[in-house]
Amino acid sequence: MSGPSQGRITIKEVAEAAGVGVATVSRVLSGGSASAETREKVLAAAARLDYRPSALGRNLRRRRTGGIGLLVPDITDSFYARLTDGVLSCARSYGEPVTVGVTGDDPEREAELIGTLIEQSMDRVIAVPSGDGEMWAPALRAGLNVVFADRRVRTDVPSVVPDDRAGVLTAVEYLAGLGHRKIAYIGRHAQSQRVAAFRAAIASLGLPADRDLVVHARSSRDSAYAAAAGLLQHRPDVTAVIAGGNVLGEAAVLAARELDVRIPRDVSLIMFDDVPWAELCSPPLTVIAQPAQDIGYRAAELVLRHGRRPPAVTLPTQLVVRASCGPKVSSPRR
Amino acid sequence: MSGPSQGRITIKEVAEAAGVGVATVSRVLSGGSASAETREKVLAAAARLDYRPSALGRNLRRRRTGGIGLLVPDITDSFYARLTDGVLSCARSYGEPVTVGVTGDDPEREAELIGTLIEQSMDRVIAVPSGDGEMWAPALRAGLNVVFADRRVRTDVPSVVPDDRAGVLTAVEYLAGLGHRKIAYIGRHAQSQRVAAFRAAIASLGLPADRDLVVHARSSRDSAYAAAAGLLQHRPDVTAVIAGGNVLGEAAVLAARELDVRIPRDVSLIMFDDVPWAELCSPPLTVIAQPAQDIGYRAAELVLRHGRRPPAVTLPTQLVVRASCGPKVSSPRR
DNA sequence: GTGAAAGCGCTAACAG
DNA sequence: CTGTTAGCGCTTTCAC
Repeated sequence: MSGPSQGRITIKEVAEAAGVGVATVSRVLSGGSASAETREKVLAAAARLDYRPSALGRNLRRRRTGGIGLLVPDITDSFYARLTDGVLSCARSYGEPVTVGVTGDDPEREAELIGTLIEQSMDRVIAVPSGDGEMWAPALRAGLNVVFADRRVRTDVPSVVPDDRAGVLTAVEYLAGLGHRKIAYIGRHAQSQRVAAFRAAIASLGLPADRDLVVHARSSRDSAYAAAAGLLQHRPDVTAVIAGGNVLGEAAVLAARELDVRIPRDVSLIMFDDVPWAELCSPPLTVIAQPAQDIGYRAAELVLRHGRRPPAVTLPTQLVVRASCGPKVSSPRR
Repeated sequence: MSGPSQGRITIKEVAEAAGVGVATVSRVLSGGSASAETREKVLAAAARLDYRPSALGRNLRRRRTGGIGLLVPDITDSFYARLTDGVLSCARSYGEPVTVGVTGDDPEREAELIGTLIEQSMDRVIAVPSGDGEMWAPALRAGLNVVFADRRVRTDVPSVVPDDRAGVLTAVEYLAGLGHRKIAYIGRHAQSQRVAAFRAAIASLGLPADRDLVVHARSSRDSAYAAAAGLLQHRPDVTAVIAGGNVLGEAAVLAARELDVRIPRDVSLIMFDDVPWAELCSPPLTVIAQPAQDIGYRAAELVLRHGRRPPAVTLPTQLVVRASCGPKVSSPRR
């Protein structure tokens, strides 16, 4: 016929084909009011032409891009992959596309990604913040709808986090119950709440609290390994360690093997985050399971439902006992 | 001051502030020609106002969304997470946002996601195709720029894949060298090339080729476990198995333990895809390492550089020997 | 070299 | 209930 055979088909062409105005087509397609007859005609025309409304036009008009932005430190880390899966799963049920960015836990890179997001006029974002979240201030002021996941670093941003306090306390209590007193914590630098929770737990049980008992690592496998190896080498007196994440746990197992430190005979190990391989590991790892997927899902719900936004939702963790912890032996290692 | 203090600042306001026309601002900002003096003024104004060009306006005008769409079966699977990381890494250097979707290896869900992508006018996509890729035909016809990753299911789509033939052959030869003859393969249903490669390798070495020696699983942990357990139970004569992916490998180890089948004494195991925990596993797993990250990176390069698009790039795999394979013992298991 | 003007496809007023 | 119209912010002819 006459319409441009080239390019994608637009609302105008549907309107012509249906013999109505473009506004009517728009209305019908977005569930507005229209007579049954008109609705019929429009729907038929749209179907016949295989019309797909362009998100471009709509977004420009509405001055915002639909969809949600997601910023995680490392998509390769099982925890964040599962968190991402939760976000995607929720977003899918709303038909919202998700744009993913990797920050590498680097505030600078994070700021850059935020820039990209606002350039896209993406007004809803879920992020695992890298630092203290100060670079979010401008975006927040600009009305960006953001929800933090996994880490709560600003009280003015709704956050979905695991119950670190309870998780850490459970781990420490379990270890203390086994007779351990010198308990160390290896964590990511960013995870300050968890460290605080650890110190609190240690204190509440009257255990020794050297500063050296918490060691920090950046979120790379190498850094994790270095931290674990350093701890194991320099502190033969610690008999139990808590690894603040699956990458840290993996590093701890590797370092222990390399240094010929036996788990759990020489040192007991509890890892934050349950992963499929924890059971396959030798020995199977006792872990504090975290609901990574749920965290993502809930965060997505929060960011999608603009309505009531509670300041923070905390999801429970769970101790899964396997075989990487044992009673403290009386003689120090080596 | 007259400009609307509300909302984001537009090119028009920059033009006013710089005392030039909007076209000039646009030209300067996209590197077009302009006098040094004008350029100066525009840049100054833009900086002063902290102007960020809206991707919305640009995209509508250009009738295409920048950025790239990425469709993977399961972001939770380490292999696809690493592939995704590769894509993100490459895209970042181009400043292109990446929209990720999870297909669950379900062609229907995949088609749905393709729909979402074209609705967004996203014209570049990387996908790990679920089925035979037939649902891509319309999108392809519509001029969508797509490249396949990990699986080559259509010859009319550029693809970046691991060298399955060589990888499988290496694994089979290694196992055969250890004396194994009844070698089984557990793979995803979709991975037809790998199965073909397996049969070819078996044939070329003159090994038995029962149909039951290749068993399929859907890409879920449960399905993988069922497949592995079934194989181990019903075929006590097989002495070696090749798992077509890390999820399958994990399932095989679990199933073997459950059924009290010892690795490598009772059966040898080679897993496709090297993952951090392969070394931590008991026993450490011998694997065919795949360059997941590279696959993603190269695919992104391909889709970003519209130019010369080779029909397929094949990336090498590598046998990493650890401790999950042993010589065949003369007596059959049990 | 620069500005004015015409839209990209869509939705939201506003009339009819 | 429905059509006409005015842009959303940007790029791109096309004159000057």
